[in-house]
Amino acid sequence: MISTKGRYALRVMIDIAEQNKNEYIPLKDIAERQKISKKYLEAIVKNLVDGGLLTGISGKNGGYKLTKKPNKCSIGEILTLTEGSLSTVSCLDENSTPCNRKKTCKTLPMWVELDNMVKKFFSKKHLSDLL
Amino acid sequence: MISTKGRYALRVMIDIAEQNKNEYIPLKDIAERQKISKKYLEAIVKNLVDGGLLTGISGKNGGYKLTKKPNKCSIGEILTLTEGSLSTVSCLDENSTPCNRKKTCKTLPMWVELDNMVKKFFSKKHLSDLL
DNA sequence: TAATTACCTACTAAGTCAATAGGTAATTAA
DNA sequence: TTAATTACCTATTGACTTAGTAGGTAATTA
Repeated sequence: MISTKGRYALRVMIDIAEQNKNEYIPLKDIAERQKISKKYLEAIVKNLVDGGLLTGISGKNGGYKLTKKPNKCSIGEILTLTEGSLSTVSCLDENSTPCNRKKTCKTLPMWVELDNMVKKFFSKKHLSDLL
Repeated sequence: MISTKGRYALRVMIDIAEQNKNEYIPLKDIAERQKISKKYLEAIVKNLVDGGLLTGISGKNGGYKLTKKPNKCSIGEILTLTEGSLSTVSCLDENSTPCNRKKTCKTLPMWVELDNMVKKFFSKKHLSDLL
């Protein structure tokens, strides 16, 4: 299940892309337009900055800007940064402890198949597809 | 993300199917074979009984039995009963409060597409595919 | 009657989610 | 130089979920 964090992240990215200006967009404006707590968005936007999808500058006329064209920015990138992982089961999550049933697990092939399908879905979809 | 509850449910269903007998299989044996706490399995199996995928009888020679042939039992049914829902975003979950952004939401079509893809995946996969 | 099994209700410790609170640092305009 | 504006930082919180555990009762069979 995709959490609000990931869903809000998409809305922020769409909002910035829609302004369609070569200016930095202040988070305050985004929060007001999207009706999302600015404070909460700060934490989300940090992930996107750290992940290199946004750049931010402080001060008057500051704000955030996309680092890529929307057609080069995949939804998978955005969601992976904010959700932490897109794995559908913890067994396939890189951050989790390896499963010792791996070799004999009857369900693993299905999870791999599902995981690949979902990851492919998100890597083929781009920000530009949502505008 | 599919939780242990759903993953354990699949293992229980597979375990019973694998015994391939027309007998009732005691949960004690399943728990031992699968190395899962019997107490925890009780709660999971209850969902499967309530959902009509298993029948249970008490007493000596009691246990649980599948109500359908494994090729008639979809993975989607099993997971829906144990996970509560297979929706990928809360907006599409029947149990959640309806989203008031529905009409203008730029991301909703993508979530619908994903949801349909995942649900189709699980409805086409059957217990027999995992044996 | 004893053993076995399902079935039931309640509880809990740890973790996650969706924020909120209260700042500091950088940049710009007056 | 000062005030305003903006990003950026750390810590905390209440509600909820997850993955169990505890301690029974009811049904069935030998």
